Amino acid sequence: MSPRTPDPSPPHRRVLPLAIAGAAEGDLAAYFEGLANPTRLRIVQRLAEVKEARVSDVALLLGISQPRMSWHLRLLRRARIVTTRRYGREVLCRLDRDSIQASFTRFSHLLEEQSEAEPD
Amino acid sequence: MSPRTPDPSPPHRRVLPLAIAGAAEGDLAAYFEGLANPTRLRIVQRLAEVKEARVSDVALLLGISQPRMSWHLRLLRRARIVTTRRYGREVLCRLDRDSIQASFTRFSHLLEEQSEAEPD
DNA sequence: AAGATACATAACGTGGCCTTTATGAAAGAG
DNA sequence: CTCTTTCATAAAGGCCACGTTATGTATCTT
Repeated sequence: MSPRTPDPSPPHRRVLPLAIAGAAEGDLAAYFEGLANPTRLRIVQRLAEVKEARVSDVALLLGISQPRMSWHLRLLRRARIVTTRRYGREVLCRLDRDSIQASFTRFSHLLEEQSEAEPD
Repeated sequence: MSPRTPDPSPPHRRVLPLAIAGAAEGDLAAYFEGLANPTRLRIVQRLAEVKEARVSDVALLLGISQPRMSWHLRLLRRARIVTTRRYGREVLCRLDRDSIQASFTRFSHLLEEQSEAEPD
C-alpha cells in the first residue's frame, strides 16, 4: 500500500507562522524522544543495515528481551521512525526514512527561523 | 580562555568501525535527549531566532521559571546543543551549530551504514 | 561593605521511562 | 481443536527527568 505521504515539503519561502511552529515542537519532541535512547538507536542502526527485519531477529541480535523490543518498537512507531507490517505470524519492521527526513527538515527549518521584527 | 576543541572531525573515508559506532550511540542518545523535550525545543527555537540571548530573557519570554531554565540549560550543554558564556553577571547562551551539525552528520552516517556481508 | 541582580544548586514531590516476569492475542502446524 | 510460534500487553519495581520553592554564589551598584 503506502499511500505516499501527501506533501513532504510544501513550497514556502518565508518562515512558518508561530502557531504551526508551536505544533511542530510537540511532533519534534516525540520524534527526538524516539531517538533519545541507546537501545532504540541500536535498533535504528540495525534497521539501517538491513532493509527489513523480523522483530525477534533484531531482539536476538541486540541481546534484548522480546517485551523490551516490543516496548521500544512502540515508541519508535509513536515517533514515526519505524513502521511495521504483519507477515503471517511475524512482524517485519523497517525504517520510515521519509518520516525521518521530514522530521529533520522540520527541525532544520526551526533552526533557520529568524525573528523578522522583535520590538521588545 | 576556551581552549578550542581539538579535532571536530578526523578525516575518514569509510564507515566507522563498530566499536566507535557503538560509542557514537551514547553520544547521539545524549544529543537527542537534549532535543526530546518541548521546553528545550522552544529554547532552541528562541536561540535560533536571536544569535545570543540572556538566560533570564529566554526564561521570561517562554514563561518558564528561572531554575527550570537553568535545569534545561544544563541538559542542553550536556548534549552540546547550547554553549554559554559569562558576560558580567549575566550568562549569554547560543546554539552550538557546529556541534548540532556534527551530531546530525553522525546520525546520518548511522542511517547510511550498510552491512557489507550478511551471511544470514 | 551592604544591597540588588542574574544564575546556579539543593531539596523535594510527581510523573513517566525503562526493564523484567507473567499473561494474552494472533497465526500457522499437526 | 490442540499445540507451538511470534508478538503485544499488563503488572510491578527502579530510576531519572521535570517541576516548584528555597537557598547559595558571583557580579555589579551605591
